[in-house]
Amino acid sequence: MSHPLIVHIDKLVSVNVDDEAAILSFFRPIQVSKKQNLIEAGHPCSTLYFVVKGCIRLFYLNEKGVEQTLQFAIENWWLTDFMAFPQQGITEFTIQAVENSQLLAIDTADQERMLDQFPPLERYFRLIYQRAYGASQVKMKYQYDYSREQLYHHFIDNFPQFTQRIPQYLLASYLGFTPEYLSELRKKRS
Amino acid sequence: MSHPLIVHIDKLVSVNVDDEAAILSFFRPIQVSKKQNLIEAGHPCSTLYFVVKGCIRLFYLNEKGVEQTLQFAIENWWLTDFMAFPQQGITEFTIQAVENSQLLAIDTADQERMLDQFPPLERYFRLIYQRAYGASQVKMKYQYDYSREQLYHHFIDNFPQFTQRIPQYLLASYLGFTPEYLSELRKKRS
DNA sequence: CGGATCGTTGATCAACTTCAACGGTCGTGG
DNA sequence: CCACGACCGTTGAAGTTGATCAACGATCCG
Repeated sequence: MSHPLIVHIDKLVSVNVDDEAAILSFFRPIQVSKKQNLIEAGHPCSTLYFVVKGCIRLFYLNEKGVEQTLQFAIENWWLTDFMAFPQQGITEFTIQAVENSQLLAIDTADQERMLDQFPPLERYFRLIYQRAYGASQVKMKYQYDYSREQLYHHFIDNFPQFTQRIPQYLLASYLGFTPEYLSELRKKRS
Repeated sequence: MSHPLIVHIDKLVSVNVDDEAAILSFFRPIQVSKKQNLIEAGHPCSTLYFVVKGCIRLFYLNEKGVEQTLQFAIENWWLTDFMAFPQQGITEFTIQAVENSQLLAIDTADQERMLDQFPPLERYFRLIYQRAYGASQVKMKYQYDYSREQLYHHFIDNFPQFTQRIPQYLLASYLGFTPEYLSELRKKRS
């Protein structure tokens, strides 16, 4: 039984079985509990996370002090501030655990070293980012197109099980509106 | 004097000078004139474009028949429907020239062959997508955070020269509001 | 010169926010 | 095991933002 990360990599590229342990050795396993911060706004961001089990989110505080959630990451997703991470720049985002979670963490320099040592992983990450970028194009489409109300229905229809997993105010924060309005929408539909 | 694509690749990875011509040979040079479509919604998307000179955009028609522009690409940017392109799937997007433009085009299968033949390009595209994904995180942040009016000011302050380059209704379409409202904002500021 | 395309203006209207207040529930310490 | 407090969700009133519609200039290109 391979590690979930290896299983995931194997779906996209083929790596030598002998290399698996060496690849995993670049990562630090991390346990975080609910509400714990991994990366904080205003600090350098030099870590990329892979979610083995659980759920984390990326958000920032807008000028009114309201948390805006931009992304969730669940099992088999990668998350960091991808703008800041490559140069270890200061991030405006905070990454926080939504549930108690098991993660793998890798720092900028270690990722570079790992990629040098295992070139097939360049391809793996190319495919991961390509897919992620494609998904963000689609998400952008919904943001333009749908009213807040439509965004809500689209979300709960497409991710009914995930909707159960997170508190309502986080969903509101992700969809970009107020918990009060979400409350109204729930009443409307039921 | 190298081709603009080679110059761009060289900024991120080092390729053998002897390979440059071979790499370029995977691409078709294309000339498009203003308003010409490259990819159309409802058709398979199997081409990735690199802008040598000019400007193209990606948009879709929403259910009311209004064009929503999601992205512009100018010199040295790559553009396609990144969700559909890898599997040559049907796209919901149209890619159209904003100005008369010179492009390089490459199809899914050719890109795969090229990447097999020149592994450093895996790294190049990994970096390109990583950066593009990072940029889309930042764009998403603005979409959540700013009012339409703030989006407008943010855009013209950051891209004054580009604002001159495109008609007003395209800017409105990109920022996600009506040309009428844009008109009102212009009046307000001046 | 003529027609299409683009930008402007103003009136009306809907979607969503803001603010304030209240009720329920969960978990932690006594 | 109970009680308290913090946190979360709900409700309703009033206020904004930005859309819609219709009509009218301006400009550009053939």
